[in-house]
Amino acid sequence: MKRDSRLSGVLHVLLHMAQQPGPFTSETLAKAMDTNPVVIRRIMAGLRDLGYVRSEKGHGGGWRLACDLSKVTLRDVYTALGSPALLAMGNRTEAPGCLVEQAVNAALDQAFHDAEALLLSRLGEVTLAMLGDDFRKRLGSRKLQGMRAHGA
Amino acid sequence: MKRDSRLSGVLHVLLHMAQQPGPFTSETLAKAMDTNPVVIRRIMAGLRDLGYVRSEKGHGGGWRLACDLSKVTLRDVYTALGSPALLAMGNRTEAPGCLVEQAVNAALDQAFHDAEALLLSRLGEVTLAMLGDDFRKRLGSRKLQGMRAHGA
DNA sequence: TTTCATGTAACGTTATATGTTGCATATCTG
DNA sequence: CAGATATGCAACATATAACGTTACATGAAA
Repeated sequence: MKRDSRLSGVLHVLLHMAQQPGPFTSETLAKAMDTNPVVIRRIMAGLRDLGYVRSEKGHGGGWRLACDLSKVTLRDVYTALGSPALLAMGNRTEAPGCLVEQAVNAALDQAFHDAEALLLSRLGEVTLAMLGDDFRKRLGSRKLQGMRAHGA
Repeated sequence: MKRDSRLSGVLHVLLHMAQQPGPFTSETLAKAMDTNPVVIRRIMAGLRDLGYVRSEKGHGGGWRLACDLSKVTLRDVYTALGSPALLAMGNRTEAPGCLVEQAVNAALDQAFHDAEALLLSRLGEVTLAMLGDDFRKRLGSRKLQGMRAHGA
């Protein structure tokens, strides 16, 4: 099954934007993510509708963050993407008349629902600000490594 | 994202087989599942390799259960299918040099891993025998309803 | 030997994420 | 106002994977 990477992609964009004041054109962001500007606009549209980012047309236009990063969770971002399917598996048919299928669906649905709930819960515990902190920590580590490599 | 229904499908087949001694031809099973005989053979191949079912060619041939239903879990069946992807989402790129991407991936991987572990755990708690019991319970309820509808 | 059944490869179909092009619209600059 | 820059969006192209279908080989029973 082909895996949906929009959540990963949009988080990448948001974190890059958090490092500089902006604005950022779709083309700039697309280059950083090695994709197409239209793809950027597509995945950012939901975020804009929910007020997490703003876009402006024309000269000096582009995308800007418009939210408190410590108040937006990964789950919020997921929702802004339209809450796409989380699980790669599903039942063969919904609303089955077959009792065998009902028994199978009931068991699978239970397991699927639990897994989805846990995933959403975990995503809800992580804010964009926390991701930013992690990024800066990694940046510090890399700098230290570089200094060591140069004999400092 | 299109959802994989092979697990749901193969469970459906196994439970149907558990209701009668068999053997069952691929064509019979395919009709019950409203699909193609070749699809049946395809999803049953992994189960045969692990010894959960046996197949015989020629006259009077077909598929038979070859395991203790109380010892095979939904997770075993999932594994027999080749352990396909559980989650519909994934990271944009693996092995990223970008520190932003590393931070994003670390957070998502954590959540994804937890959800997958829970799902596998839940599937491991349910045996085929338990599904069979649930089916028979539903069958009983339906019979009762039918009797009530006829004024009993 | 004929018939029935699985085993498997090859190809077609469908759905969805992703990539691309084209053009309309809005905004800034000169 | 004219031109350049940027988003908004529709339409179409591409890649991939599940699912469906056809064709033929192999093996077993009547």
